[in-house]
Amino acid sequence: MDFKKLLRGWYSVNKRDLPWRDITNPYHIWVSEVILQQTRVAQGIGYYYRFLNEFPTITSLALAKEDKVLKVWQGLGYYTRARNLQKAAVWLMTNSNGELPKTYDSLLEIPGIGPYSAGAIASFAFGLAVPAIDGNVYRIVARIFGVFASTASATGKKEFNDIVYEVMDKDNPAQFNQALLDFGALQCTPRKPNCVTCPFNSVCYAYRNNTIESLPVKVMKGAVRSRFFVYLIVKYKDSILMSKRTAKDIWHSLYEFPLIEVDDQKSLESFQNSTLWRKIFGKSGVYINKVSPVITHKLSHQTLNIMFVTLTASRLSQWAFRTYSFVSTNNVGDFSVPVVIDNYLAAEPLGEYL
DNA sequence: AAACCGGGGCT
DNA sequence: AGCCCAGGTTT
Repeated sequence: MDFKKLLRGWYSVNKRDLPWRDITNPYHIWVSEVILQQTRVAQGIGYYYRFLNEFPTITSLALAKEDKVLKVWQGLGYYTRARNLQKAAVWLMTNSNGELPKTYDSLLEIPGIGPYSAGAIASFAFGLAVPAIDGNVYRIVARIFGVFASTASATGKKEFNDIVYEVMDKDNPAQFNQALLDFGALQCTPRKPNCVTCPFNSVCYAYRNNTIESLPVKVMKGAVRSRFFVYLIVKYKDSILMSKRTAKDIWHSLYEFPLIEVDDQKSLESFQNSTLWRKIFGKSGVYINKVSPVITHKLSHQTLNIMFVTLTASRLSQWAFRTYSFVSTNNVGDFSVPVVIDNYLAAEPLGEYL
């Protein structure tokens, strides 16, 4: 089987037209690859244009405030990606002449660039003959070549890498790697792959052995943790209280409202007995305007059950003044917030009770 | 090696 | 209700 020739033939007919396709600007390719980490192409396209419009060069990204980068990233998830991009841009200015380095190994040292992205940038931008192995490639190789090794193990990774390097088109690694991505996304899909029209169906191990559904071998995922949040939308004069998340937890560096986390669903109702409530309001009274129903917000590894409590306070503790930012209701939109907060604010505008 | 980190679309 | 997406980093 001439793998690269069959793939090239498929690609000549089925190639996707994407904004980051057939470009060589290393910065643009870098941004696209980071955006697309664990992110669907359809979701990433808008962010790609918006990000490069806001930060057209590595220099502009290096000079940007992290909060501004996170605001542009809002809604895309995995926010460490945005912080790493900005951090890396700053690093490149002083250590690499403001440019991405041009070898696979040096790309790997940049925060936010791992084995896949280093291979993608090295091949797409610099034409280096290195594999760029993502979920698509694992799936394609596992099925066609009958590889049952786990993609999570070190030996499995090496096995896949060796096969891809062996079959890849060293004369056009950029086209070869991009063709694999399109082939995985369009033809050899996770479920219901289009084997009938596949150019590899006569040689594909999984097709011939009826193991399409069991390849690649997937690892069992652990139980999803449930958490219970009460967000206090505290109105004080013309402001509301917000703070930046700094703990080693979800949504690091994003902004939020005063948060009471409780142990279970029924404890959501007793937010007025919490320590945080007393620390903010002391013994002074507050007027509760609205208590939202419990909103379920699913992350890949946690299920959040969130209740929003909108209230008006005439007095706050000194601790509250020290701890929170007082944000004019007109400026709340300038802060990067989790999607679940953005959605709630869109549905329940802040001006209503002011 | 396994856990952690978001959000959305598809089935 | 799962699965998985142009994965990387931390534990």
